[in-house]
Amino acid sequence: MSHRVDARSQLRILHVDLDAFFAAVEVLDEPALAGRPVVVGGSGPRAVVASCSYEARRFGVRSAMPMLEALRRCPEAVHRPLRMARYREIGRAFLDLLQAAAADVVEPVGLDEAYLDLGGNARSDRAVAALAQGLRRQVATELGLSAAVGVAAHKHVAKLASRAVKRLPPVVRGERGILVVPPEAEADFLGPLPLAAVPGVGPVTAARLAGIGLHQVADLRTVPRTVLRRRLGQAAGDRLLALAQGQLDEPVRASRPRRSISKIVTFPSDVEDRERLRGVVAVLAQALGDQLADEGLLARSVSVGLRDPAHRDHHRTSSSDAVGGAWSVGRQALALFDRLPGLPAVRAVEVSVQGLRPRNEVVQSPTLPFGCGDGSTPGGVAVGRRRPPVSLDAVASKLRTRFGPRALQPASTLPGAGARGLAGGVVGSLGLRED
DNA sequence: TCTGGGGTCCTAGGACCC
DNA sequence: TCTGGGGTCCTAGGACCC
Repeated sequence: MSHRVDARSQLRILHVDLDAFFAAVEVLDEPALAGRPVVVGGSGPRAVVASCSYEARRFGVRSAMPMLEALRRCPEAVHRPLRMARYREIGRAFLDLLQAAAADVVEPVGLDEAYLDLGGNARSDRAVAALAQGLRRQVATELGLSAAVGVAAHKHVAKLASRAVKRLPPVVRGERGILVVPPEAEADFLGPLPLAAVPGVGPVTAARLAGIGLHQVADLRTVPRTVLRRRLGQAAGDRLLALAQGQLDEPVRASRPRRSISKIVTFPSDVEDRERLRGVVAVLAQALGDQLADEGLLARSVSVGLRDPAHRDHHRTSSSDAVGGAWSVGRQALALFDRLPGLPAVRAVEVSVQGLRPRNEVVQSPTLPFGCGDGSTPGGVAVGRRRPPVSLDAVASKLRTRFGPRALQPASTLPGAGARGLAGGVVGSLGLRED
């Protein structure tokens, strides 16, 4: 149907996806693991598999599977804990490599995938395929990792193409680590795919669609827009219809600044004691506040969430001019916690901040109430003063830097104040020092 | 086989303003 | 006094992704 008007390829989008990333990094750093089933993840009763090698997958192990189940299916698996700092390091090198390629835009997704839009650099189909092969080779030789690459005219098709490659075990795959789906083949490629395989369609949406007899992408082509909108909401309905009609053209976007930061702890078993929960909120808020301060960020709002045993989340949010350090985040988080409804049992606790801005773009700063500023305006403006007000967060941060992370913390987190030492356990699980 | 931690985006209702 | 429509912000809840 579409006639080429020039030699420039319509195959502008590449999706590059590293294989079994965390597990592959473990093998890279410990070559004796090569060829063995490797599972990476936590070890508590509620831990899940974050990544697993192809050898482990042969036993039916999958990522997001409970770790205990994975080890039951594959008792000889080598279990390694997560080393996020190391994965971030390799992920950074991966991104650097991609950004050095001839792409207009690179959009990272997590640590181990990215979309490339070649834009005006897409010369011909043959040249694009060669570029994709070159990237794959580079990833192998420079990083020691294996990647799958999908190439298409549209983002979602490139993603589905790389996923199709990944379904083949590396042994079978051989050199064919790339799948190119030309525009004229898109409809045939997408049509028979189960809707649950479409990026953006999860279990809930797939079930809603199955409820009206829709199972494959092709089934959507004749469904009225109003039906999809009513079933899925406007955005999701319109997007899926566009996808089915070959008109979905989402842009590859360069990475943007983070919009939120969160800290979550899941308990090994559900917790009923509200004082204990309060202590955990305080510790998480403190860690979050410290991270904001470390990164030179201020947030506009704070949220506290509780997950109940049925995995439903309950949260409360409050907005303000700016919160930055452990003190102000902690105070707001505890006030929010007190507004949350009492739950019979809690599975997980989360504290998060949204609306992030660099600290130096914001003039407001909470001040000590006793005259370190000029005292005239609590939370007064810090510009134009002869002596800048001292913020409680800055004082708290200094004290903890000098005397350790537990030198100053909310009383509610102290043993004997109701938290009964639990805060210490959370401090440990956040990777903070406990001295 | 009962499901981690860290994110993004969407929806819906209410407040408030023009 | 009653009516309208639109825009924006805030909050709570959810779906989805790696």
